[in-house]
Amino acid sequence: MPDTEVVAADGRVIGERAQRTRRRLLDATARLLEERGAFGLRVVEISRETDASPATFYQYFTDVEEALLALADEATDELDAIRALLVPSWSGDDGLVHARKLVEAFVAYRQRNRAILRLRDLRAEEDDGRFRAVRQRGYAGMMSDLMTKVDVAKAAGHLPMAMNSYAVAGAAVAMMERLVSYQPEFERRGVDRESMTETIALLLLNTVDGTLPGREHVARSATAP
Amino acid sequence: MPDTEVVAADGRVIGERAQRTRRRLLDATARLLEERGAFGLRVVEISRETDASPATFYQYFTDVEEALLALADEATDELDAIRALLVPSWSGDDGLVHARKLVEAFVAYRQRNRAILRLRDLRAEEDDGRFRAVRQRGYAGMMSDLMTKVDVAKAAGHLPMAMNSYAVAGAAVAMMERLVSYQPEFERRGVDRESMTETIALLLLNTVDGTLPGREHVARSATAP
DNA sequence: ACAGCAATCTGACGGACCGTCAGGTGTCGC
DNA sequence: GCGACACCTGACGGTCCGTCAGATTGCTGT
Repeated sequence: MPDTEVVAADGRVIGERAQRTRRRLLDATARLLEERGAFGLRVVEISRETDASPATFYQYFTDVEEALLALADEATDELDAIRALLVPSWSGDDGLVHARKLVEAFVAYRQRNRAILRLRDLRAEEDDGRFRAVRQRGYAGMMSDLMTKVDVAKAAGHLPMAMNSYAVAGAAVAMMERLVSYQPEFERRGVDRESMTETIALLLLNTVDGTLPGREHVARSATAP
Repeated sequence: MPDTEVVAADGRVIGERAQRTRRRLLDATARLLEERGAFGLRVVEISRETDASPATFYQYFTDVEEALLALADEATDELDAIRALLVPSWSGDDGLVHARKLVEAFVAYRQRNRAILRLRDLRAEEDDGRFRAVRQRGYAGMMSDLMTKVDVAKAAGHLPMAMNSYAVAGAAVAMMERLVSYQPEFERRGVDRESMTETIALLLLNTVDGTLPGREHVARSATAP
């Protein structure tokens, strides 16, 4: 994002002092979202936290949604670094090494931005076009890279042609996403972080590349009806 | 659930007329949740929709949360029927048939209850103990059945011993859950429902049972470091 | 140093919703 | 047709929302 000009709620381009204020408001919003949860977020409190009047908040955002949207957008930018991990091919011997790295990076990203991403996903699923667009922008790149891998695996006969590559890529992302949500539950059950990461990396490889290191035997392949 | 006695907000057991009112309030809550989204839910509106005073609402629920919790709980009860689909073994030739049935049933369930389940999951992830408990109750059975299948597959050498069964079961559920979320996006891309279901069924089988029907060749198995 | 001016901020207010309480209405047994 | 209990509601104080007219800040040129 080549620094787009920052604008106020009325569309006017804003100066340096105003940008700092806007920044403080966004930071406070993020902090309070994490602290109080999506339903406990109050613009009076955001203002108080920022030593500003509620009216100031509305100078930069038409409502809380818009501030949240801006935060979601910022979180989305971080994904480029993760996408880079998808560049190397996974079909070699060190496929698992690559998969593991991706899982670790993705989980860390998701963890770091959990509050805003949870909210973004809820709103996107409630069919709010703006949040859906942000999510879309974030995942489009990763999905397309994953699909390429799936297509390669299909061509190599590691995955059935009947599979829809987009659906497989979606499933791969889903596994990683949910790992983060379930993590507290896992930990409560005494499953350690590393073991989970390793398992998801194996599944990811199995899902996207169709290969699965470490089996005792190779499964007999059956035929679909 | 052997019909537990229905109680008002103050804990008093309530009669038949009151139960009908409570029911109407819950139905209106569910309808408005679907219609207006989680953040647009207002108890004034629930009351209006039910031809009741807001005060009546508070006779049965201490706040909206509690009504939502009751709805989440009801949705959870439906899962028993789905769990039944996990009884047959998937390791035979018709494993895919079973997997497909599960995916279809689960997706339909999730679709039917999308609004309340989305909310439940958000609140559970925000670490609200009550919602977490409801989600837990719903998934515990299915997770445990899936884990059993995974353990069988591990013993048969279809899946690596290094995998954590609980994490695999979680990933399986995640794939199915997310299929529902991504569905509109899939459809926008022209992927049809059936193809998605089939793909997820195949992935599910590959994930939980370690077998994958319809590959041209079987993957060479490598060894984990 | 300081007037003039645009950018930025705010106090104060009408309106919506929340959650409570005292008291009103329905309904059942007799 | 009347008590008694179950159920319901009008009305109110309190909090937050979102807006507007006017105050404050700090830059610009002289």
